Amino acid sequence: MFRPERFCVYGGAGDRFLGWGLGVDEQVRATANIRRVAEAAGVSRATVSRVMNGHATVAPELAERVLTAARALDYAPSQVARSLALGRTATIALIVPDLSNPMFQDVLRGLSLAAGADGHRLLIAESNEQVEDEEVLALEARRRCDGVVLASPRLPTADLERLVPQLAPLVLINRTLAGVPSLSVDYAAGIQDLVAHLLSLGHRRIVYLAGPPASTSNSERLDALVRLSNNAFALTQIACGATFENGHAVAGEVAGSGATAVIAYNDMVAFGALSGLHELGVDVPGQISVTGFDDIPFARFTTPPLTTAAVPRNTLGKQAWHQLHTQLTGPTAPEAVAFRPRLLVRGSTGRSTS
Amino acid sequence: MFRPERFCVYGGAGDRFLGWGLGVDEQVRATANIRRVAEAAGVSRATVSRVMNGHATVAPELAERVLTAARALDYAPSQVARSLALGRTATIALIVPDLSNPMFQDVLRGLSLAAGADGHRLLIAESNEQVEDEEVLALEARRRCDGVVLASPRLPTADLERLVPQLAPLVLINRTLAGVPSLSVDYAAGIQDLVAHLLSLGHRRIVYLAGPPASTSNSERLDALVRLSNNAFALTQIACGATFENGHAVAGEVAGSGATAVIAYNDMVAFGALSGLHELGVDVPGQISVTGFDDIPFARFTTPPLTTAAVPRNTLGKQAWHQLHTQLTGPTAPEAVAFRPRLLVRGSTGRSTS
DNA sequence: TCCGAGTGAGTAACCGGTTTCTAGCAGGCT
DNA sequence: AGCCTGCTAGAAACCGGTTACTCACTCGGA
Repeated sequence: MFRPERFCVYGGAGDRFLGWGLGVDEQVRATANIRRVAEAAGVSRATVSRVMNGHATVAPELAERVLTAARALDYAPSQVARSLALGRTATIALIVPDLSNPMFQDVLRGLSLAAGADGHRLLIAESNEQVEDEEVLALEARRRCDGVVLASPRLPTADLERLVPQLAPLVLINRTLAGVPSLSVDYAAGIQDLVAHLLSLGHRRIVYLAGPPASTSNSERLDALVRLSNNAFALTQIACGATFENGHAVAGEVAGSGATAVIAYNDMVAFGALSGLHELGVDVPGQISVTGFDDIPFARFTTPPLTTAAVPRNTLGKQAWHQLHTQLTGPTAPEAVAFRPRLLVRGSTGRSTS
Repeated sequence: MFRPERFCVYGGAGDRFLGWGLGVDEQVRATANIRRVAEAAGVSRATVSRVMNGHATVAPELAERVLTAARALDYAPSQVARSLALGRTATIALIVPDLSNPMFQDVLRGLSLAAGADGHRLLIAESNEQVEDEEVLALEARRRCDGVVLASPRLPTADLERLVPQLAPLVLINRTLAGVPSLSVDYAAGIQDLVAHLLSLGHRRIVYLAGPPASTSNSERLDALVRLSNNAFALTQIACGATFENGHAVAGEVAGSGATAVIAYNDMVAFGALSGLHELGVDVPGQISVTGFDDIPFARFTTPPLTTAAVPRNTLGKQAWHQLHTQLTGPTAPEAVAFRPRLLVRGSTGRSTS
């Protein structure tokens, strides 16, 4: 434990935190504001503001005096006050149900990078899967921001529609609504590519390892499969889940199903299934082919490497900023963009032998 | 592409975005402020403020009138204006070099959850490994926040020290500085546990797969190994890196080194080494033992499952909020907390046979 | 020399809240 | 009746910036 060489200093209106310090001189420094700088430089606050914002209408000699005073006082304009006066915060919010989901981590990263490059800050709000909190969370966040990127798969459409005018400018992730810009992953197209790949390898009996029943991304995948199965192949389904353990647990059932190919809800499940099948002595892809979905970083490293549909997650975040940015800049026609996953054929799929 | 049923509406001072709408009535709604509510309810702005903040000194009948007016106008107080008036934003910033690092993802998640539970928002700033930008980024962020959690392994100590008073309240991650609260992972202790485990299994020739030379977490691990090796075991070192591929590439060198145990810089490297050794027909742990570091989610699922030192990453974020929160609440003595990783013995280590 | 245009900097009105101070009024006590 | 107390709600002063407006001054041209 450290001895407190410094201590926290509170004071002024509202008893706000002024910093750690050793005396009053540091207090003065911590509270430097535009008025103090103006006094120190012997000019008006307007002039200080103009200098700080680089307006060229200030005489060089005056500007120099202001900058000197600002440096001496360690002055930096309050972003909060600026935001209030300007009516914009140069901040956007990302609202996600769950930060541990790699999908949202990548959206976050792409968004952070793209928005940061354009000088915007990113506020992040996690609803922790509590749908009932999502609405108030989003409104809360919006009130300190210029716009919102919302990933809210479970919020009822009626609630969302009511929310839209209060959240705009708004970009939706993985969900569409008339009149609102959105970015989605076309899971159906990804499934279609996987199925086409398996059919081309001669597979006619496919088993789907279903994800969480409540999740829309599961039902989208399942719906696509059901639509495609029409006479082209036999489709069976095993209730599974979203984790390695879920996939591992159903390996026996998969082996006994008579299917020659497995489409797993996602890569984790596929990975679990691979592991389970390996333990049962079932050869992949010799006896059975396995596909995942998502292309998580580890999909390349399973044995055998996993054939999967790669979701362009970074692109999603980057595009989200792009759409939001154009909205912030001027009126635009809302656009719904869908990204087609990319089929990655690796070692876990092979020609059907039965 | 959607037809633009709605369009963007701009107007008012500063030409700020007012929302998508169909007409002027929506504009009024979007710009509802405390004055409008006060007028609608026939009271002063002060009274509206008191009602919105739940101050009990307003007559129930008046409060009801205010709330009705607020609802009718879809009024919600501007958080920016509140922040300015109150001198606090109920927001904290997390500054990290790289969001794709799982370590920081988990810190982010823990911090987001803990701060959110206490009604605080989280602003996230990523320096993208540009040390020179980090300082201005941090100051920028701090100006719209009440406090900062800073993970900045590469920023020179002198710069950091100069920054501290301007960033306070501040919590440092994985780095200590006299007088500043900090949270670190005790990598040396983790290495010590791994070494003790390997020694107890009879290993006396250990090879270290080194991480990126510039990284402090690599040098901390290496230093600890060198300190411990003193006569107790023979230590060799192979320059490697931080990725699966790096580990995979040095498998041959490992096999030829004569060492009976491998301590990899991290789990990814260990995983790559496992994969490479498997391809070379080297049995793990029969012929050689392998350990990782971090306990990434996949460490449980490698073949064999990876013995590693688990870094308590979620705890780090949660504790960071705890330390920041106490600083925001009142003066505190800064404290430097170190977390000892937890040794997880799995299948990749076994008794030395040579 | 006089006038108009152009320019630089200050004044003051915002942005949208919070809060201190105070006035007004009701009620209780002597 | 008169005075003191307590409570409610409004007036006004903040928080820390930005900017429209204005005014004084300079310079160029007639």
